[in-house]
Amino acid sequence: MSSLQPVRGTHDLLPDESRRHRHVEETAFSVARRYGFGEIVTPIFEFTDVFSRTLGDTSDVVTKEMYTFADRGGESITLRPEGTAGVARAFISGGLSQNLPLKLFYRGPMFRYERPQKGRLRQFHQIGVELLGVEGPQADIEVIALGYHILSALGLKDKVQLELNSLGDAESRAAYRDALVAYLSGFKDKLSKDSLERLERNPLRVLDSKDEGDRLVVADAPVLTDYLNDASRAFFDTVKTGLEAVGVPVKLNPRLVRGLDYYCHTAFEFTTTALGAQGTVLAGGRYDGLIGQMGGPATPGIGWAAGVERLSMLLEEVACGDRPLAVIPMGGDGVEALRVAQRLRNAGFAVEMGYSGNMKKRLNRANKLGARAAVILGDDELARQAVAVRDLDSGEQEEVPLAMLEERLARFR
RNA sequence: GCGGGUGUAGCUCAGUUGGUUAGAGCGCCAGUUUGUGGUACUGGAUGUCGUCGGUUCAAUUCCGAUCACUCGCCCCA
Repeated sequence: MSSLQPVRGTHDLLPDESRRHRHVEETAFSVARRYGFGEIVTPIFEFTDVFSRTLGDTSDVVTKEMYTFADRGGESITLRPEGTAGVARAFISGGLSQNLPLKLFYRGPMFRYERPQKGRLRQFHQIGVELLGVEGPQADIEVIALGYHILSALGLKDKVQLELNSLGDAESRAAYRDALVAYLSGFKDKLSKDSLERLERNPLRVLDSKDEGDRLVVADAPVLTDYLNDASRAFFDTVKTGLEAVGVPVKLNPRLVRGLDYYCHTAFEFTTTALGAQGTVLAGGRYDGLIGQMGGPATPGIGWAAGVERLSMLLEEVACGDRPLAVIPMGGDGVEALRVAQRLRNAGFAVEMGYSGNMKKRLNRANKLGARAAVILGDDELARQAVAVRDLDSGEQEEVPLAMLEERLARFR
């Protein structure tokens, strides 16, 4: 490798891959618009506090994965590791509480100092949505349905599975946490080293441990949904029946938890088995306490984020859009070819030029570019105020008067 | 952060039990066809064998370190 390699965990999106990313983002946004979402663009960096105060101090994202630095004014700045905190900050600083409910879509790069793996980069891209200001479970249903709709529009419906759980409200979760800790403490000799640590810092995380021994212990552990109080249970029931009503297949997973501290009630993940260890493709939940905790007016919220790289890897071939026309000048100084190319571009065609070489090379290039037809400007034809138009799929060629160019080429659009 | 695997041409990979000119397929370039592509045939170019260091008469090959990728853990989308 040369020393001109990109920084570890980053890479260039060449046109091919870039097109796939764009397809994911644009499909997502066009579906989101149908649900009433508008796009918000927040800065890529924020004051470090924005993340450290909201994501929770038990999360690795905050404790060891942030790109944090002091800027020239001595402020502690962090490259955003996720999107929700920045949107919440914008909500507060922009006084958006006047406009509730608010539906926001975002996309863009995120940064985490992690060990790179397939589908896990240090600079990666997410799309996400946040629905702010709706207390009822209709919001949860609509937001999850939107996620499912986007995955369907991307052709991934059969490759993913929605897993759903409820973390309940603060009271329910505290009751459950106590019961879980009490239960797990009886098995300290059987738990893995990782899980013993989780038992101290973030006991719910023991539930989704991959360790065999942990799983045996967890199999008989108390179940979160048994500890929901009446209000939390009713909320969860509505979410379930609502998802059924809008046709989103659900698999309940009582061991599904969330990594970041601000979540409550609904937690969900669309997962796939096609990406190895990075199986989560779109995930989120409800975060009623977040905005109040950040110093804004108490405002409920729910949202999700999805990894664009992961979605892109699941996609089949993405068609590359309109096939161009190739304008091929033969002889002369090529000015006439530029004139023709410009006319066709003004008429809405994508036009490629055959820059150099003989006819064979130029046609070859046209072919590689996937051109639909070639417009050949030969001296003979030009003398008759005409060009040769070759259909590159059928091989048929005809002479077309210059005056009728746009009209006769319309069928290649 | 922890443990395993890999690194040879633009791409996918073979190979060298340490020895002089390092290979294939695909791609690329050229020709067969000087105004006609895709197919076919013929020919051609291309490598600091990831990097640095060690052992050796000799290292792409063995050893060490390092960087990157990759698989699992951790974490998470």
